[in-house]
Amino acid sequence: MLWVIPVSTAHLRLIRDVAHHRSVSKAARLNHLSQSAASQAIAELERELEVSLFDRGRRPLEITSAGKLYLEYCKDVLRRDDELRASLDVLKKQMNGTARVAAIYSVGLSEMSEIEARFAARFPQAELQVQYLRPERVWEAVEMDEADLGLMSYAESSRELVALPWRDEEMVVAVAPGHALARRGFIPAAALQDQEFIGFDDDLPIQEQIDRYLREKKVTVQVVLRFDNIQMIKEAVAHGAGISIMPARVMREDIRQGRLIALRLKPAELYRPVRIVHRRRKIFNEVTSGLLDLLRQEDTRHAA
Amino acid sequence: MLWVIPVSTAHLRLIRDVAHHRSVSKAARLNHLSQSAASQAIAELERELEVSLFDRGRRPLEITSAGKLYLEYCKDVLRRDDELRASLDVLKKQMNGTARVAAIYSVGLSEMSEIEARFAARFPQAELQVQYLRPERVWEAVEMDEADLGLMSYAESSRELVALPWRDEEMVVAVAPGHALARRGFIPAAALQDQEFIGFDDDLPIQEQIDRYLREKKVTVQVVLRFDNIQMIKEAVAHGAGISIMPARVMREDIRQGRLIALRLKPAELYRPVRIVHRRRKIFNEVTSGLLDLLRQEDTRHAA
DNA sequence: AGCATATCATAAGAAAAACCGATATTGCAA
DNA sequence: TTGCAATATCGGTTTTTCTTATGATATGCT
Repeated sequence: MLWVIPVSTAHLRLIRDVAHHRSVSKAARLNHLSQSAASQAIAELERELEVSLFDRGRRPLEITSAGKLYLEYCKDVLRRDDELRASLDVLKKQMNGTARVAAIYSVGLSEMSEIEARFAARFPQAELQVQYLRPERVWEAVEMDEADLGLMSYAESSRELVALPWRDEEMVVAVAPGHALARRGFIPAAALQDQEFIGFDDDLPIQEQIDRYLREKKVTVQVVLRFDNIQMIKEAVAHGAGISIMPARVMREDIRQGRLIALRLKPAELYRPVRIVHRRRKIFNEVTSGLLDLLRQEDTRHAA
Repeated sequence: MLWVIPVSTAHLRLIRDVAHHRSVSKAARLNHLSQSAASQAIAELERELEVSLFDRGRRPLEITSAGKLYLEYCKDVLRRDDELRASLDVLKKQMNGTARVAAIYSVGLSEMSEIEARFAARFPQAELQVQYLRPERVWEAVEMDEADLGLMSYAESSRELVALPWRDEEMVVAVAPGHALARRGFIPAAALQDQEFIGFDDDLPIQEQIDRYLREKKVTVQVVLRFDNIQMIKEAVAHGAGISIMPARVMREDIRQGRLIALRLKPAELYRPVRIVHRRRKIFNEVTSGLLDLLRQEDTRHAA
């Protein structure tokens, strides 16, 4: 049993044209149909609606009052259809031509602009959308499909997301220019013994890693302050509140400007893993998979 | 080559339900379809639109941003569809249950209320819409299908309209109660010789008929005033401006109230033909053809 | 009025599509 | 990993839609 009338936009266009040109055959031609098919379609529609839309008993045919109502319906739906197609086109263009990346702050603007430059060279037409977020928001953004790729440290694959290796950033000791250790380029872990130390919040993976390292080296430090982000730690170190350990990369600008000094740990064994994160089984568009290639080929493990 | 996607409201309902329940199989059940058919329909739609509406690669499935756009489209169109159906239902009820009549003023309210009473007795559920118009507007209303039946005098069939006989109303001489002729019940045409006469406009059929009659009887009258409608003529006669000739029927109330007196012409040969007019090949609803029967069976030719 | 012409309706068969049942594949959770 | 439930796919059938050919009808012209 058929409950709904299978009226398609093709039908709507046909009816609209019939009403406009007051002719079935002309409307049929305009819609690439035989006159017969058009006639049948209209008759069928009228049968199903149980009203006559046109008075075909005179020529040129006349539209009935029911036909007028239906005509308005046709126009409204076709207008809405055009709207839909327009917005889908916009969306498609975006979806095919842009890659959306969410990155933690400490990946850094300067890092990103390098990547953006190479991306732009490879995909001149494409757009790269980057948003900087707190780590948990990066994860969320990828999970919610608000971003195609996420760049974040200490990420682990989960049921929802895959974490691919990207960089292992060497961690160094950050000191203020006036600090006692400031003149030495390399130091052993032991040199940190009893230093006033500015750490990350206890529950952050980076702090867990630092704690594990110091424990292994049997070094204890005096934690004087804790923050949940690198920016604050850098500021505190620069103000001489103590020393810290952080990825060398995030200090580059501060070193150049003389605000901070980096001391490399003698056997270099401490690295912050930064990973590329994406949804499992996600089908990337061309641009995004291109970007992914780009990122993975510069996979500079154990790089400064 | 297929240019338009044959999407029906059935499809729209399906998509809407899939989005709402986040399940193809549930939506399929709700729409009395097999899971297979639903799956194919969605896949086909996505193929044609060149976007994916749902991410079926996870469970429960997720709606994409294109899917959200499409969902809004579905809801809008389905809402518009409901609207259409509602207004068509109202229209159908009206069309099946009402007869629309356009009548000239001089058919008279009292005449019409008689007819209405008999109509109401025969079709208790039905509605009778009567509008009183000037003669040319009655013709127009029927021609434009604004009225199903027209009641007007001196109508002739044309290419567009058919005129059926209805009544031949006896024409009488109208005089004011104080007039010299007022005491006589019957008069010959000759009695009108040189009387001050109030006529219709020259180009009206009724006046042509009166002129022809007087010419035949070799009677001349002094036309002192002309109007294009009976109401004004009655008023002028009542005020003693002169006598006139008009259908007896339209004077009934004025006679009862003593405003006018009717003198029958001795050989009664002057009749105003009132006709029922309708569009050629018009298909009447039950109520209207019932009304037509009613009118034609009381076809009182040569009646007062 | 009757004929000519353009238009619409109808019939029958062909083409296209939508649909179903069965089965393979896949995502997810235990 | 295995099992379960949901989705995709395949092959074949049914239903719908379309086309061509032909019949009916309205209108205009002679």
